[in-house]
Amino acid sequence: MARPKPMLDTARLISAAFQQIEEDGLDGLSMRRLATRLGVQAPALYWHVGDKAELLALMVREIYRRAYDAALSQSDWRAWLLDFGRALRAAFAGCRDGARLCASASLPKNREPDVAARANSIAAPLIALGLEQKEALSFQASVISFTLGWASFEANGPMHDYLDEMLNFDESFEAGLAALVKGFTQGPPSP
Amino acid sequence: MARPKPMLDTARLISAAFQQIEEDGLDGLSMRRLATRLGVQAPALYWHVGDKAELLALMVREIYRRAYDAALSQSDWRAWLLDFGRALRAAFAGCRDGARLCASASLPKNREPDVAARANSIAAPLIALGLEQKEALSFQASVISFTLGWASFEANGPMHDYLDEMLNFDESFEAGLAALVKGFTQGPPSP
DNA sequence: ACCTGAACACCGTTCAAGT
DNA sequence: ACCTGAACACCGTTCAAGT
Repeated sequence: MARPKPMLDTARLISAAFQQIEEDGLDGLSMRRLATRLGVQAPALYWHVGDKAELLALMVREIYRRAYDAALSQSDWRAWLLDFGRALRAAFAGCRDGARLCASASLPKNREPDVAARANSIAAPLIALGLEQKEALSFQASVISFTLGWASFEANGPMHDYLDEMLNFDESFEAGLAALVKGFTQGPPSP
Repeated sequence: MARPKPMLDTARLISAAFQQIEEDGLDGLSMRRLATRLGVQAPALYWHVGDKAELLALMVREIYRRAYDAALSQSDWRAWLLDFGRALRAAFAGCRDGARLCASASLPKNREPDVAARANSIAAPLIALGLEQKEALSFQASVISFTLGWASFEANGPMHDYLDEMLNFDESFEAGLAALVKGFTQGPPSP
């Protein structure tokens, strides 16, 4: 006899959580409300996710994944970094409280592949365009930092009101990102 | 007859909150625990502060104030921005969960002095060194964003473990900040 | 394997009441 | 003016028990 299909899985949790955050903001995302939205009791969630922090971490990963997928420029590493920065900003903006979420939550814990492998996979697109691994990681960290910081900054209500009459956020983001990427100096390629 | 002196004031709340955060982290900072630390009942806090968000906002302001006070370079605007970036990073690092706090909390609400006045006071040190107001605000926003983002990034536990074996955080921060500041282009000075 | 019911130890905030 | 006591409407998480 057909045993009942499970109502939940991790992917469903994540997408419902994004909906919830869209409607009520990050502070309105509670495990209990999420459960209600999914037609289930709160403890049921803990079968699919260790705790709330893990859920948030999975959401963060999803946001970064979108940015990586959207950054496709294949011409040179500076163009890729500009592309990636813009895509990341769009990914933050594409989800309510996205920057706050990413700034406060952790990444998902490692399933611990070895160090070199991780580094290579993170830096892969830049290495393919001619950068050394160390430069690739460093530059990418800078672009992520700048973009995450900018998005947090911009999403801060009072701060926004403070500045938006005398600062064009889009223009200044572009200017800052361009300055950053232009300022990177590439070491001599090792033969 | 001597009426009893008040036990609390806003400054005391703030410094106790910093202590609390130092011991238990940002997630361990609750109004109730803060009250206990101050030898008082929780509702008493609400006489001195509107709500928890306002308290956090005041803490954020304090952190930025420290950075401004520490950035003293008077030689030229690029040197000032480098100085300020380093001081801000130190200010974030000087308080447990400092970056998370600043990324997620708002600034204190405006006591609404007019727009031009605010902009001038924010940008003052840079204007004194020869920048136009618009450039000053834009460059400063970029440096703050980069530094805030970097500090969030760096304070993220799993992310840190992810990268610290192949990335020198201090060096890469310096490199990124230098790239950013070097990359800024100054418009023609209006006569 | 997957979910419910009940419970534990907390939260932020309000509000009448005390002094 | 400044604080207490009691209460309201929530939290995240655990755990035995159901199916």
